[in-house]
Amino acid sequence: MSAPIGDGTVGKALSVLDQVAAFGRPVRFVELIAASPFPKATLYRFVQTLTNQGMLSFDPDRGTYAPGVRLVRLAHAAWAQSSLAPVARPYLDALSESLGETIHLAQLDHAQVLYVDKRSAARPLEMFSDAGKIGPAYCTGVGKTMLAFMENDATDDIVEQQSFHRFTPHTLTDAAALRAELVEIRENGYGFDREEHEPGIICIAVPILSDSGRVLGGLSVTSSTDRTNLAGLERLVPEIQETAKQIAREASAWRFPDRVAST
Amino acid sequence: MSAPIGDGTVGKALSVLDQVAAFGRPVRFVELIAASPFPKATLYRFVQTLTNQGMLSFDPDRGTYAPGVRLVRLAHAAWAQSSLAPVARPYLDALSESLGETIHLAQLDHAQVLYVDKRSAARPLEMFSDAGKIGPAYCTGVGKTMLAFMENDATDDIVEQQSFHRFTPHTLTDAAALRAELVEIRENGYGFDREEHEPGIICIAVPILSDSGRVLGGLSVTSSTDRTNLAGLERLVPEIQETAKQIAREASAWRFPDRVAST
DNA sequence: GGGTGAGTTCCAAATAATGAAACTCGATTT
DNA sequence: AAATCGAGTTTCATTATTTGGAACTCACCC
Repeated sequence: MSAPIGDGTVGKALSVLDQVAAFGRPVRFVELIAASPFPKATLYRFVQTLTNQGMLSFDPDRGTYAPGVRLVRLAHAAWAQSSLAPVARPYLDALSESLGETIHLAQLDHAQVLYVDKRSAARPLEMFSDAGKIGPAYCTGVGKTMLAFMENDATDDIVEQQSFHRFTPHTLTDAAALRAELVEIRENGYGFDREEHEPGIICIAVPILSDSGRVLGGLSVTSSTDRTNLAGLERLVPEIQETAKQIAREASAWRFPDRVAST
Repeated sequence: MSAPIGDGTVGKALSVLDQVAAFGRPVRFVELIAASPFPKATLYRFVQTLTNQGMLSFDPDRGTYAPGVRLVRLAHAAWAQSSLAPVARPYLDALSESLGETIHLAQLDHAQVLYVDKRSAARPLEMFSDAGKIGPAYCTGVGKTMLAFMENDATDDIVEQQSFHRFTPHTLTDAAALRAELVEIRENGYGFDREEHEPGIICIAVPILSDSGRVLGGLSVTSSTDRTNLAGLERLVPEIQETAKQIAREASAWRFPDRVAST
């Protein structure tokens, strides 16, 4: 009921794709085999297949594999259709303008937080180098807030998959502490990151919920202890929640012209 | 030797992923089945598997599928590692600054041109909405130029896959015309788009080649007939070629710290 | 309340995946 | 120059997975 790889041949092949992506650099076949549960011939065939398919790219000069450009094309479609980013863009711009702080738009990918868009106070955003980044769910504002508003079964699944690595003295390091905080977040309607991931960095996050109450994503405003404190961030809640509501409303309308305006 | 789907179960599953992406909007199961070579039960299982894997996302409110957010995460890795974009960024910035024209950085994905980065004279670039876009190979400057510098076998394969749809009166509409132009481009070292894709839009493109002569990508400068002409673009060739060389050199060095600076 | 069609499950037959072992080939070592 | 080594590649009998026609569920409409 929670197979680590599973889903037959396709799932196995995709796990190889993840493995290559996780290396963060072009990787040789030997390096993959060393960290792979698959026997040599099997892994070899997976890698061949994925390369044929353009999901991996092979550098013949070096004999290395890296995630392939076909993924970029597919991600373009994913980003445009499945993420909140295109719909949320104008609202993020407005919120960023108004607050002058860094804001993140995130969604859940498995048990991890995936950032799909960002507005940085300082520099303009950097394409794929920002979107597509992942973070832990248990020690980020958006992560905890999205978890808090999911169905209990789904939450439990994800909570169990967290690593609870201690990043700072404030990191929550066990499931019980996390669960307790999730209850609190659900009651308040918003969650904090109290320097749990990085010292000096605090954030406040609200969920983006569909009409039916499903978690579509999360929206957060990040700042530092130099510049403000939790109470200061809390004062921004109404404005952030309003933005989240607008995004949710737009997303419901936009995702489906249902009947395209006619007849 | 050029299986349209092939590669066993994994290839079939990925073709379904492409199909969903191609719709450009969330899609119902019935719509997929209507355009699918697979029988209902088979397609159903593929879609289930891909959804489990996060490669597709299912909207339970609407009963629709769309490309999933896992792709965004994978694409982040692909873009960072496999594309020229991160390496090329500063050079594109400089070239854009110097020329004040729109420039594109592209690579080949199957038989199509995939844009991995862009600098627009006018507005700042828009994340995934620019990167990840695709275009036809036979009627764009970068497309033809990349083709011209590939190995003959590979070129032939790709030429055969072109649709040769006529976009403008200047579009090359058959393989023979394209092949003739490829020869010319290879001799000159650069290629034009002579309003072949869009009326009034012209461009000049150079290849980005590895030490061993492999085509890594293409770099183009686009303008309009209002502002300049082919001869005007041609005058930019030295500067563009210099940028392409710098990107190639950097890519060779960067892709592999070979032995990481130590020992 | 019967009909329709989207979505889902079943299961025997057909097919594809598996992986130990053997092989190739270039680069070291003896 | 021969032997060794190790990365990468292929083989093939065995095994497990995929396949898809058909039957089923369920909600909705007439």
